[in-house]
Amino acid sequence: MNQPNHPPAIILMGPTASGKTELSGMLAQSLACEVISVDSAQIYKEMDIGTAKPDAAFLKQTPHHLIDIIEPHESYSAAKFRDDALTHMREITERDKIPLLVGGSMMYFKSLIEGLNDLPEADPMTRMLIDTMAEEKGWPGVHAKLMELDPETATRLDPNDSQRIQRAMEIYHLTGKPMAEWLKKPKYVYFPYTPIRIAITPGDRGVLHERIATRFDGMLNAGLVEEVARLREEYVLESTMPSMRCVGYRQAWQHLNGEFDKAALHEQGIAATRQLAKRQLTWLRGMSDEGNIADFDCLAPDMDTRILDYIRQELEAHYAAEGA
RNA sequence: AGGCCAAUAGCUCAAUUGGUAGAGUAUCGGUCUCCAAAACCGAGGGUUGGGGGUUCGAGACCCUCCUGGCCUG
Repeated sequence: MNQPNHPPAIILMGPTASGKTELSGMLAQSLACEVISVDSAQIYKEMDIGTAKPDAAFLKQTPHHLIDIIEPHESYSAAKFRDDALTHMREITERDKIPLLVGGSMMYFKSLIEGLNDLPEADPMTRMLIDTMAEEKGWPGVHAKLMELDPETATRLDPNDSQRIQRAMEIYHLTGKPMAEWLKKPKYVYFPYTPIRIAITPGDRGVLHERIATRFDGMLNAGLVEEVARLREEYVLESTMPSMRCVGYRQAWQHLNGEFDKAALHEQGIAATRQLAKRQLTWLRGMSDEGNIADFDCLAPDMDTRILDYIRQELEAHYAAEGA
């Protein structure tokens, strides 16, 4: 994976509100690269305010791939992201540019770099059947059923882990073989790039929390609730769709339904964002422990220049090794 | 000023006839193979507003003070 003959790719990861967008703009202007967004929310068209999507002017100056690629009623997946990202990376490299992958969807980064086993893709009909089963016997009941079909997977899952139980059931129904079997086959890893991995994390969590609060209030002022109201008119949406379960959108939805008053919307939206940041930081800590990631404090005033210097240095080393 | 009511975890509230305090949520930590801004798991946290009293024992009963709310002036 790190052979010098593989072209470089810059991997920039950070939690929400850490300043990734501004940084990516600066890097794109300073280096010969093109940005690929690694963000499971910014993929949706017309979901702009709550996803903190870069505005039109910014996108014109610094084009991003994989933003606005599907509509709010559609669904996406880690596997689709992996395919799409690899396609763009190849094209960018062919243009003699460096792919710059920026975002906070850590599962996407992981599946891109480490690959996924060959498993069937999500099937809406099958999921509907499993949902019906769950309504009848509850998820612990479905878990019990999975214990018969795929004991190995069931054992490692909590009886309430609806999503993973459903996935394991889905794989069994679709292929007649337990998920555990499939996972034993060698994983298809294809990532012909030399990754330069960078994490930006806050040295002080409290400061990030303040930023999150300020930013969420800004979203409310910018018309987040109105944006969601508009989406509900334009599309046939359900609160269970991935798009409407995004941070901020879920709470705005509940507010529109009268479940949250203004104060609750404010409070719940901020809390949900903080929880998101916490989970993202948990991912980054785990990835850091595996090594090979340069960590920078996103609160440091000179973060931008230090990261730019670091990347230039890494690129130089990369090309030097290639020439040798 | 007088009367009434409330006061318990950061927040909202529980706790049979007095038997030394629990839940939701938040916070923190973690898991993560096709929904991942998802889904799930775990942990810490309260000298029960202060002081005094009754009692073997008080969040609970009595006195007093503080604070907040309501009513009357």
